[in-house]
Amino acid sequence: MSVQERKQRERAERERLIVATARELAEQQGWDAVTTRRLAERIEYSQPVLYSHFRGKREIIGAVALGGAAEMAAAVRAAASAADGPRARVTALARAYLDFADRNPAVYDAMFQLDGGLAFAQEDTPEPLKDAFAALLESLSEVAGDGVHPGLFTEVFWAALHGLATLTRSGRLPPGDAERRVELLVDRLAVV
Amino acid sequence: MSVQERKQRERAERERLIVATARELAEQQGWDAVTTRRLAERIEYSQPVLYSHFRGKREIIGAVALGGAAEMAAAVRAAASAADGPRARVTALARAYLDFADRNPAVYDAMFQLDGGLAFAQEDTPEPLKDAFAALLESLSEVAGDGVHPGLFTEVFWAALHGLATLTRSGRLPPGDAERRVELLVDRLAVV
DNA sequence: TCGATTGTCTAGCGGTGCTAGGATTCGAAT
DNA sequence: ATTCGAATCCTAGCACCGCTAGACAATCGA
Repeated sequence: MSVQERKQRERAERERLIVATARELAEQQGWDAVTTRRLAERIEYSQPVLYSHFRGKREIIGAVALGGAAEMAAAVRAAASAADGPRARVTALARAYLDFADRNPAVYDAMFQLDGGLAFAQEDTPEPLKDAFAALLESLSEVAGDGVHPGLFTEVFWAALHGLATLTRSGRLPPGDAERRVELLVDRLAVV
Repeated sequence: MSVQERKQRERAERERLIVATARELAEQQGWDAVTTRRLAERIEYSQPVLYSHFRGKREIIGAVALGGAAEMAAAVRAAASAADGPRARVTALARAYLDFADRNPAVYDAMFQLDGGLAFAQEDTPEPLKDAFAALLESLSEVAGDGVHPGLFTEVFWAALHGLATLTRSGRLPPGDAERRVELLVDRLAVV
């Protein structure tokens, strides 16, 4: 059985390689540059190999998104746990979120802009996505305010962050006042 | 000269037809279905004709976006002017914005999700875009609060609306509680 | 050693945005 | 009325896309 196990390991390793390469290529040249041909060339296999791991390009995007969600959850939790007090935690969380989006635009797109074929806000939502939301919820429920459902508050806060992240990156908001916008957002939304 | 004038009129009319057809097709079947071939077929001309009006598909998206911006500005102003008091105006504005995004998803995408080659938040930003932002600013500056720059406040409020609009439509936020989210957002952001 | 299974590749399908270059139409000047 | 020149439009094609059928080679179990 050891031979089969080795093959399985190698297969899993190759799958990781595909996802990592897709992510790398997307961050370097944008998702438009991530074509099945280029991706196949980079991993030094032919195109059909991609389809033996994923149903199509969409699923590859989805795989990148899941990895990114785990990473973002960790980043948000790390930032929050390093801050003292609910208010400081929320500010740190907001900065960490926007920082992640800024540093990993392609991954962020895979998670929240592109179609990766993933289910959101449902029972069959993949665990990393649920957990990323949970990471936001943990710090945000502290400042939701009395009588306000923490989940609902988190959704609104998240939506605001998402709007800031996407509009800023696409040049639709001037890049300069990012920090002031974060402060205003936290000031108003968070109930001390 | 009348012949030339007629030709110019016909050309302008055909350009409107292209933009209207692109918008229609995008709303019916999504922007992916708006290919130069299909678009050319619908307007009953060959593909190269499109390129005598626009540099490429991107510019067509941009043209749709400009028309949409004018429409959205009007919708927002109409809703705001029908409400009494600053607080009610902002609620009406938020509902009108989200309603527009919901009813015209393809146009909304052309404006805020896709690349239409338009300049945002700069001097050379097209007038309809500036005016759409101005329409938000008019009602929102009433509730920005003392010492808060109205433009900055509008940016934050707009970003929140944009996040709600896009995350809801892509299924990343549960569709049910949309109204409650709007109320929470207005409650917290607007200074009565 | 042989047959079957697994793995991988070449080649190709129908589609995309975009364009070169030829054909046609049509106004204007003789 | 005829001819010339310019403007207009279309056919055909380029390089690329996501995806897949089917041929081929390598590997495994008997």
